[in-house]
Amino acid sequence: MTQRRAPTIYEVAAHAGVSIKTVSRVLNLEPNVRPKVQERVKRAVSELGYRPKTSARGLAGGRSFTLVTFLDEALTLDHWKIDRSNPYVERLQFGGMMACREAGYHLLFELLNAEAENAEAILSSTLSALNPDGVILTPPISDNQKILEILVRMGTPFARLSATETDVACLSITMDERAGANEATLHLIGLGHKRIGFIAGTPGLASSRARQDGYTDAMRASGLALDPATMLQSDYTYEGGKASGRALLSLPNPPTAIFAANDEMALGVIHVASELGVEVPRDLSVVGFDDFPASRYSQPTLTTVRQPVGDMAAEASKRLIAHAADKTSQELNAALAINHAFVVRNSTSSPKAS
Amino acid sequence: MTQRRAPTIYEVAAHAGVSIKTVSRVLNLEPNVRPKVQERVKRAVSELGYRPKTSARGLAGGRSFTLVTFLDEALTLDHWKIDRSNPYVERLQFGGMMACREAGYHLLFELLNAEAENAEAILSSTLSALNPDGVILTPPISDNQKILEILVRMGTPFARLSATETDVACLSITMDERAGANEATLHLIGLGHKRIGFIAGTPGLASSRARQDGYTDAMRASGLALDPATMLQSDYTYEGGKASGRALLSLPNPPTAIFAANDEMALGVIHVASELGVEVPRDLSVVGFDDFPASRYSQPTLTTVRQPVGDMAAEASKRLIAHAADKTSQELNAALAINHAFVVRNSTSSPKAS
DNA sequence: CTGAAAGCGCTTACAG
DNA sequence: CTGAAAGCGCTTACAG
Repeated sequence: MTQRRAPTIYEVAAHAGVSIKTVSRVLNLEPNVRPKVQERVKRAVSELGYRPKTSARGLAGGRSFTLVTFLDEALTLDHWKIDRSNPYVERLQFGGMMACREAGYHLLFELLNAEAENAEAILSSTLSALNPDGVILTPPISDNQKILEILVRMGTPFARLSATETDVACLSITMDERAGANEATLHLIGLGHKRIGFIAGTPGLASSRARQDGYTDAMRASGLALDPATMLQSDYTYEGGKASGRALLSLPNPPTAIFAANDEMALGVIHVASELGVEVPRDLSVVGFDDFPASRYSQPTLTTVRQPVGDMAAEASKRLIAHAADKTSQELNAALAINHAFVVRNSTSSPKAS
Repeated sequence: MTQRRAPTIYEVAAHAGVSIKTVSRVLNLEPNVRPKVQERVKRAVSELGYRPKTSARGLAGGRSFTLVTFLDEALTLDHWKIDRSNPYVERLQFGGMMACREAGYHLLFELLNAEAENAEAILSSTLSALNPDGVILTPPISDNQKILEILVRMGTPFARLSATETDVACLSITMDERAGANEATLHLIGLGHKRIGFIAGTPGLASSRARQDGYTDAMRASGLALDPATMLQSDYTYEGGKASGRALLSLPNPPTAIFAANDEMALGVIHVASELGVEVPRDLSVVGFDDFPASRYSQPTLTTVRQPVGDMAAEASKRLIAHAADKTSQELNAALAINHAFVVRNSTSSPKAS
């Protein structure tokens, strides 16, 4: 069996009776090729099963047809070590991949420790090795000024996902987390709840702050008291949620509803409620945030705010790719908020008449 | 602010006072460079922050430092559409990525419809565009003869994950699913169960067959009857698990334990049991397979067989990379079974004395 | 509308 | 142990 070597542009050109430059034109959808010639080239391409080699295109043209997503190293390794599912990465991967494949692009993932002393050297070395047409920054890297500067200096187009400080003129893609949290809280208030506990996420993370702001917005707007005793600081983990849930339910006058800043903590609250004989949603309503996959398998299933990470990654990819194809486009100077959804499942209901 | 262009091998050579070939030697760990010269080159490399460009290396040397993983298109899109978490892909991604990054490699994901008429054209065109140093095949693609032949013909090294028919001399990486299922069933038998129901996965999938075989092995070896009434065919989905669970629990003489061929179905069984007032594990023991992330958040948490997908991907990557570095190695002629684990959680216990 | 030439930044094969 | 030359397969910039 002979090993079939992949055809080159020279073979296509010979087959079609034109120069390689004309083949290149057809492949890259450049103008100024007669329809008939175009037709001949296309036939040659498909008869030979030709596909331009990515590395040759990259070397000659400076376009690598590659986008790289930077993930926070510590966060990612932590998730991986305890083998907790990280739906964030998964949605990123699929949303980005689907947008990329339509355009013949590829999505690469890199771990980056933005706090390391040599972060700058590592980043620029990665960029010069891969020469990506664009970079997608995930939190908390998307708010790291040092990283942003390096990218600007190297001239690499980038998109920031869920960034909070969007001063620079660049592409920033978010969902309105504050609005989502506001909606979640109003849902509980609408059901008739008045004592609504809140469990915050990891201190310092922008998402936790935004979700807390949304909660307080809704409480204030509805004229409900913000009781510090029912607002607990936690850490976005299942165990943290259990601890905070236990604390909240042990209060002399416990809340009738709890809004946790992410699903993992909300699931912990549901678990601890069941241990304490508190029935959800009859005795306690629970709302989460993220639409974590496990939230569909919990008992009861969890009412939550759906973070459109896949759509965010797809939008980032599309704009980065459009920019690579046409540098004059303004695709990269925008702050977009992708629509989120509020998903009502079975963990919320009106409070017991008492 | 001037845009810093990435340095080339010429600049490093000039800086170190040697030829570019010597720089290349040091970079590729080739022999025959004096220690002093080596030292000088290394210093120049780090002072200039030099990293060879992947596309130039790929074009000149025929090594792309890239591995591509092919995912079944329909399966993946289905999971994505309903936004079910697919821990398989996630573990693949991380296990592979960690192994790749140590070696300066990158992992790409591609969707492939192996049943399409033009599957061959698509595959070979993808391969000639990317020119990967190796390919990782996931099920059911890893058992697709047509695809295997194309890979052999194109001379692309590949690893098959969870393949069942391992006739060809190639790299095949599995876990012993039959042994895992056997272990799960013996666990239930060891607890004292005698009527143990089984819920099979999607018909035709090799994994479902292997898991069923493991179940029947254990039942037979223990002298227990295989009752067709308690062995149901399902489809690996949560809804399928609920339906089968309901059917089994409605039997005149229902089983005291159920082994479902994956976690998603097992979670469905737990859910339906709770609806029917059957308490798990007091009235019914449930075992799953895969160690799906949601299995840690269920009530009760699920006893299951852990499929070491991350380790499998890591092993595949390492061997493919080793082979790319040294074609004479025998890394690619092996059938490996990666160790799995049996994870006992809270969904199993001894049957009620009756 | 089309093509000949040069060059992207490396590695290969060869010479010394 | 080291280097000069050629070439990988494309795109760019230019000429006609």
